[in-house]
Amino acid sequence: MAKKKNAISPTREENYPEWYQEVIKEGDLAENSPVRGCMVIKPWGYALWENIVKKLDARFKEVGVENAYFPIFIPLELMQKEAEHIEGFAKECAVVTHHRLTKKDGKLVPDGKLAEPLIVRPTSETIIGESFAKWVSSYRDLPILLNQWCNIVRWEMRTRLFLRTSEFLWQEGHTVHQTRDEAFSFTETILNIYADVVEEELAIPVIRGKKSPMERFPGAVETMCIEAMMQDGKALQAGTSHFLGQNFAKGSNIKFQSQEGKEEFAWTTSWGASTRLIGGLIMTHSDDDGLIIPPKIAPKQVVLLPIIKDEANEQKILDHVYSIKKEIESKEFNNNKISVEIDNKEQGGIRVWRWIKKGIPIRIEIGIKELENDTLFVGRRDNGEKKSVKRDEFVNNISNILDEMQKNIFSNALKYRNDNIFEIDENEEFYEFFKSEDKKGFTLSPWCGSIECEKKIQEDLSVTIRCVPFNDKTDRGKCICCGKESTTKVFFAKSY
RNA sequence: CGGGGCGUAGCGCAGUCUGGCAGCGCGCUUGCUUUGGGAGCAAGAUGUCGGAGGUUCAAAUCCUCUCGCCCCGACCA
Repeated sequence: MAKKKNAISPTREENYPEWYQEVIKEGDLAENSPVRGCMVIKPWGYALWENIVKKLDARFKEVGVENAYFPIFIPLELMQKEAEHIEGFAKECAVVTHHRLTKKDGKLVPDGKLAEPLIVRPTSETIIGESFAKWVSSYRDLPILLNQWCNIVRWEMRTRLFLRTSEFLWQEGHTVHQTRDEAFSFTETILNIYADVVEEELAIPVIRGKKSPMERFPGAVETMCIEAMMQDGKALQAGTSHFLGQNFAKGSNIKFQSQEGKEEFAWTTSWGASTRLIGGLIMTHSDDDGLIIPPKIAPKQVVLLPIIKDEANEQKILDHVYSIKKEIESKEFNNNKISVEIDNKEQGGIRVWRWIKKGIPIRIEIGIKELENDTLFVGRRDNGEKKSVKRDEFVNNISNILDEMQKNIFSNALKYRNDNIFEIDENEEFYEFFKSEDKKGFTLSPWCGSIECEKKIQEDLSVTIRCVPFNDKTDRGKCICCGKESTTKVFFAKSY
């Protein structure tokens, strides 16, 4: 039987969206559920989320954020307080109207109509704001720095596993401050945490910046974001941090008495990152053989595959494999014990391929040869390298190898991204770039700052301003759309 | 909400036009042989043909109603 060229069909080249679905399926991460637009996250996928949670949560706590929990339901009346905010979400709200099921003609039907409908939270600014209003009365009560890990529901028209599902898992942080500057700088602090975790742990390079008015969170004064480039050149918003000014404080009536005895509205922020990060992880690193997981975020770093050809040696080999597991687990990587799995469920190539598709960083095959020569047959997922190595040398060096893999995966992604960012200053070239089938990536182009130009480009090309980068050098130029003098260059791209 | 398509075994599908035993591939189970990058042979198990009603000796197939899902648009972390 001829060996297939790639484990994943179609390839990225052939059909990127289908490739993405296949990687998730073959990698055993998640699948569609009986509920429209909602996914079942399988253990291998959920373990990725658990690691993301662990990393982010620790970083939030370092800056004084505490976890809390608020209800999944929001009374309609509360929702109405923030006019602009709710308008942004109204179209995607799930609404609960009944509280009971009754059997009628053998069928369960909703019964017990609620006097006031409940909204399933699409985000929790309003209900958390309600509590904040109660909790804040003096400047001594501030700041309040809260976060909750939860699920939310946004009834999207079209869904894709991890990238956009009707229900998804995330964290939402909500903070209240005395001053504008403190709130603004906290918004930045959180954005930097997102950027650090995503780059250092998930190995996804990101661009930090602020959103244009059209892309801003409904009701926010400023939305800061991190944007990543996927392997099809599209942008993925990987995390957002909003400076809400006093808008929500006014809506929810969050007031405090200052040191001078004056009554003032507080300044609030909110910020979130979701299971979408897993989608970004997949689309940044994986190849035509499936998932590639950076070691720092991998559920397990190593899988041991006993090669048993002869039953007479089975126990001997297994004992050896178990002792190697212990040896490797005694080593640390990224401040944690290295995690090792033994897969002895079956033999042969199918087992090897399964782990390739699951993206485990290191595979080690151990058979009688390895036992006798005191070697290991090691396969690396990041570069496809496979070779026989001395056991001691490898085990003692494994942390460094994982570290090198982490860096390698990041630098590959960084190179890909940088190779696909183009500075384009001319309107014609800009249009040609985004209309062309075989060109992909971001452009860095001058923009005059008007919503009209932003809208026109979106209508003409389905291209949006991903962000106004912070490290902008205020290049002079002529707006890519209207030709007027502009002070900034911004990133344009098609996006998820 | 507009335009298109599909519901048949766990998954992917054929069969529907022209009514006549419920099928194929993959997967799964068992056994033997294999085994260092996707194994082979043999024997099995698995169905409310989306649902309801109708026509007929006979319905996956024809008719009526209904439910659900997918794709393309508008909307979006």
